[in-house]
Amino acid sequence: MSFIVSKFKCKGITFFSLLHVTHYSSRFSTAAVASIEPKIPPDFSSCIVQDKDLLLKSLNPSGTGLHVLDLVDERSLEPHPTLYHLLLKKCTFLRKPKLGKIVHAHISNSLFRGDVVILNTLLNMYARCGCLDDARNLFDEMSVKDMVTWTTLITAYSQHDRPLDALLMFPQMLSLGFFPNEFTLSSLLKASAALPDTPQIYFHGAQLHGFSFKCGFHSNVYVGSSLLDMYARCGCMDEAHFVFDVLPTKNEVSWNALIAGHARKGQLDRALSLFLKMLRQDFQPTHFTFSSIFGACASTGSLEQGKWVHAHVIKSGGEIIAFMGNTLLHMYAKSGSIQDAKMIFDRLVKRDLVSWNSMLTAYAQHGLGKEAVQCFQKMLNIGLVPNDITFLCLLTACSRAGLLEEGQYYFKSMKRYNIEPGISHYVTIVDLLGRAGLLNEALRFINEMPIQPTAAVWGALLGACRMHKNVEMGSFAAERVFELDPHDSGPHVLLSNIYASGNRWRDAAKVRKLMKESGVKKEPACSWVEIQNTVHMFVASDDSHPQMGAIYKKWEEISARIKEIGYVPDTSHVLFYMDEQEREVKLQYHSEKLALAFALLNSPDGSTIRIKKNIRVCGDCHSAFKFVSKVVGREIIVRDTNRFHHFYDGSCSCGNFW
DNA sequence: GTAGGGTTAG
Repeated sequence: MSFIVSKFKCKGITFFSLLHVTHYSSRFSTAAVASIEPKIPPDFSSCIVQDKDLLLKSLNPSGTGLHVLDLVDERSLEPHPTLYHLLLKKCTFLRKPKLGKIVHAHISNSLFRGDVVILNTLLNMYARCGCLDDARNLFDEMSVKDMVTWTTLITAYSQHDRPLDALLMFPQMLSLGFFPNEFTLSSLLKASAALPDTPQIYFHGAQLHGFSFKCGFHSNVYVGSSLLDMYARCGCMDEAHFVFDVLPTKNEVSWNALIAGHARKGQLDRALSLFLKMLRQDFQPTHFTFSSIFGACASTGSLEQGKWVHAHVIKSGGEIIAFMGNTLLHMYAKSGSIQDAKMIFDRLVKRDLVSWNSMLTAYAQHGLGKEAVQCFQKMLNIGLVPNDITFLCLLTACSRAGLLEEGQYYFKSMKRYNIEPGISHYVTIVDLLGRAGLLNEALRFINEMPIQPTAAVWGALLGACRMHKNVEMGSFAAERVFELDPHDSGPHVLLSNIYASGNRWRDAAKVRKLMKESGVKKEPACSWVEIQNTVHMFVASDDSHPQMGAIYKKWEEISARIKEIGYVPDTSHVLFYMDEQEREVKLQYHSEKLALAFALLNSPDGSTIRIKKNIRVCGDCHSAFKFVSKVVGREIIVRDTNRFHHFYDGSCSCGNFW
């Protein structure tokens, strides 16, 4: 009997051959194979190699090697199971489940139709190719299963965003007498960590922790890393550290999971100190490590720290691949350096859709609508297909830059790409129309929407009413927001501002009363500025800073200078009723003004001042900052929750759209 | 034959 593919060992090395003839094992050679089966073409006979891929390649240099099955059928040969394994591996690697189905059909007609190891490999092929229905059907059909069968399907669900399906299999497998191993537990833990909310993660995760501990799996590096990741995703960093500390063997994945946990919580300092500790213990940071840290720098707007970590990437000589590069680009954009973001984009080794979307977002955040439109066109020209996020970024960019016609055009063009606009797209269009002052059109647009408008949709209209001082429509929009989301402080403040700007103080007081009654608390506004690696934070009317006397004095001096060139305080931005003079005093001590005065006192002349704020910059501060940039001849960059404002020589990059 | 960590919007 000849086998078409086989595996054999010679002098301790594993070889793969087309033929295996038992009595020839001691004098095996290429020539010998050919002489036993002379009808086999010469390129087949020379296929004694160490590398499985090379073997399949030589069977069919340009394809998968699948045609060897035709040969098997033609000659009525009995394939060795290694052939099936190799072919299935190849289909998995190439992500070609259709070819895998051909192998499946062949297996079903062979002696191995009930072989659990081969069927597990087949199951894994379907799972890795994302054919979960095929995998499930095969699983259900398998009369003999083992623990690997169960683990393979659990992993399939866990890796394809079906955590509940994965977790549900665990009690079933136990009740049928299959005992899990470390592979099963790490997949189950990954599934629990992907559940939609923290209590659910903790509920399932902690039980799996107990199970792992009882079986001694918790000291396995895979199980340990999944465990600490699970705790980190619940925000339980103490538990995550505990799991990490007791893990006997750590690797870069365990480190990365811990660093990512802190990074997600915005704890940049802790993420960075772990990064340094990791380096000191001779673990090599990976793209995962850098990606997490850049993400944390982006969310905290920490440009200096981000640059420092970027220098590490450069020093380590690694290429800037898309995954890490996208986060790096995002970090530069969100920390206020659009030039650096563009530079990273240009230098990316391979750009994917996320890279383009991130660049569009960068332009949107900086109010560069025309650049975003050009970027989108370039993306289409190279043949990339946009997705829903692409349009969201593009529409946001149009809205922020006041590109009304372009925004409407691109919104309509979404259907051409088979993308159904989601609620976020509708919000952006309401924003676009509203900012442009087309309040009636915005309202009509909302009424004609095919999906139910949410609080965000009405909130966008409310914001536009604030901008264009439309009290009636503003209060109508606010009512709708309060019905849908009664606990958000933002709309309450907006409505109160709308009333205040129309001098309707009684109505403003009513809003305040409503806030009090429904327990809605306004987030305290704060601004922060970094001077010489120290972050200084300010809240309105703050007097806790040691330099406060000098700061107040500085602002009074600046305030007098900007009034000389035309600044008029806009007191409608004060929430409460008080007389005009009191309101002006209140305005003077908004946190961003204190931060600016502090920065002017403590940074070199001519240097750029970067201020961050936890809520949107107030209209009066926005106006004042324009004048300040002219008077002191410096660039001031303010990052608020929405976007960046680059103040320079008396104007702002946002063109008063924000 | 089966396993863990990272990206864009809001």
